[in-house]
Amino acid sequence: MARTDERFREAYNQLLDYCAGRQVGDQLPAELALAQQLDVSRTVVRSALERLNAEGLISWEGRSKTLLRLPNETDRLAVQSTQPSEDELERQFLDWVLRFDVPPGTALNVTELSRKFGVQAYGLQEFLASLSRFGLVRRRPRGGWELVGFTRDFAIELSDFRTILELNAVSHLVALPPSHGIWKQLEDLRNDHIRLAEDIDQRYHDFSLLDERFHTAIGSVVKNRFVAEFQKVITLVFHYHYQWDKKDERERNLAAIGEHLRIIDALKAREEQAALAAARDHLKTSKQTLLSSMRSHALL
Amino acid sequence: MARTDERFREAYNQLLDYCAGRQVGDQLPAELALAQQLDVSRTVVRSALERLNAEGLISWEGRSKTLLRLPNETDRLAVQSTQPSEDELERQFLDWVLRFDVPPGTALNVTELSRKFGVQAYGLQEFLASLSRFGLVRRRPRGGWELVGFTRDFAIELSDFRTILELNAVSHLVALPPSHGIWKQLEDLRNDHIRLAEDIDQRYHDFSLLDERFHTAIGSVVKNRFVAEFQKVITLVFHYHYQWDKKDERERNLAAIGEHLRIIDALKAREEQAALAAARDHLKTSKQTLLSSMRSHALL
DNA sequence: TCAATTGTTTTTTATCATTGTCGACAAAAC
DNA sequence: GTTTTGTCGACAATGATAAAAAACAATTGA
Repeated sequence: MARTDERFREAYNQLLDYCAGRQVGDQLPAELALAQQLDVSRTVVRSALERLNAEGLISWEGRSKTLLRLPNETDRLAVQSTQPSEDELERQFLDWVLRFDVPPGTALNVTELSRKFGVQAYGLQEFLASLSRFGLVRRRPRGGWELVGFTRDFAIELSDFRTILELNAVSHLVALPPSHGIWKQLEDLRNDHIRLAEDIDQRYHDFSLLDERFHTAIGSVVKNRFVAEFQKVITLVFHYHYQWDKKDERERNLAAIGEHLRIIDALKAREEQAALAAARDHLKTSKQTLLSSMRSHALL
Repeated sequence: MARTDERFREAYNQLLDYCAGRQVGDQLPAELALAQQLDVSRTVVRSALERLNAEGLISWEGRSKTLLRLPNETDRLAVQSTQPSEDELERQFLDWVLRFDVPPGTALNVTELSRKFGVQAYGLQEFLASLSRFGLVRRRPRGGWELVGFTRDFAIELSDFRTILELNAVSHLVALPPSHGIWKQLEDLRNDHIRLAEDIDQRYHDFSLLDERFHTAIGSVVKNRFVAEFQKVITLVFHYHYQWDKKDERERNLAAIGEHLRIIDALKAREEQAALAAARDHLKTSKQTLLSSMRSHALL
């Protein structure tokens, strides 16, 4: 067969709704008007009208489209669920790779993955192609795909790249006027960090989420599509690894809270060099954490 | 139909070459050995052997594969030209967009483009999907692709991103030991710049290429897959725009040579802050040039 | 007997014909 | 003359299908 008639089905159902609000004997609007209203082409509208005519809901001849009877529930067509979005697919895929520690070099089975993630094979191909730009995945010489994955080199380069982006964000941030919303955010983050530090024995797990909020807030001041695209991936990778590396979690998180506070204070004091130094130190720690979490995983 | 039998045809021809080096009556190696030698699966080898058998070149029964006669030119199978590589496609596509000033928002016709670039529609889809990560292209709500293209915002954000990457590269560079190959490259570049400046009236066109060499050399010291991926696109965009903006070309290029020399000298003196400042200035000029070249194009 | 090789089947991928959808133009109706 | 409808060509998403790879079973020869 060919492409799905989902578009037709949805348009048809919407037409039913429209008819339900009219009275028997009423005339329906012109094809073009209906098409614009339903946000589909005239071709689809005409198919739907034909169906309505065949079902005896309307009598359609030339320009006269007379409503013969009101629609009921049984007239509706079933529409299959829509596909997950691109972002949803990305989240699912990275989640799968990181959660199951899929080893580098694994052959990716398009058919199997598309089933797992509930998308068309076609859409998955497209997604893999887009991921290949990040070097996370690559085409095999003789067809098919292969996970390059989180090798040590990948982690190092990702960390370095993250550092480049974040130091740039810090430089931007200190130059922002006091009226900018970021200062309020930083104040809130500062308080949340302090509160978490006080209750670290009970809530040290909560740091992962706070860490994500912190870095996202800093990154948000740079309005750049390229930066934003990368930050999505970087955030996910670091977030997951933070969650899984259970070794010394409490101490590690407490130390990181201190590092965050040092950055925040330097930022609030508008001391660029101090903030950069603090951020550099923190990112260095973060890189080490990522690398050591990979090592411990590799031993399992 | 299904996938092409190009793989089979190439394997078959290679087998002919192999046979040409034997003598009539010789035995051919095992299927697996041949498969490894030809870098294909056993399935393909078996198909090729079957064909050789049918053509009377060998007699094949079980493990005995006896060469009956030497192959001649008419035995060879025709193979259609191979597809352009991913990089080649990228170059062609950006070339097309920039050269013809394809306006932002243009609908991209997969069929037409695949004809134009001599690739399968399938491969083009994949390529467009990968480009979508750079925000250069995006999926239309109801199917199909659309060129987001070189809007003013895109150019600004690309320039900013380039600045981030290049300043980082400069910082890296000054820390490199004297034994690193980059210093020789910089010396050569310096000489080429001076020579071009002396002969600027005759050869001001040559600057575009020199500019590309200069920035590529600086970027090359950062070994990072993410940086490298972006630099490919950035280089192309700036290179093309340099070539086309003919307004004040001679003066602009002469000024840029001066800026380059300032950067090189600061680098060679290992003065990080001076080099960063010089690079910042140059990238600022470069950004303005890109923006103004877009403006003048828009008026055509 | 067992390792190497071949025969067979299963799985997966790349391509193409098919069909749904769109947009445009011409014809008809008001 | 404007609006509306009929018709047609073009393109994109899909499933069917052939090619290729991989896995498995059977066979051969030392």
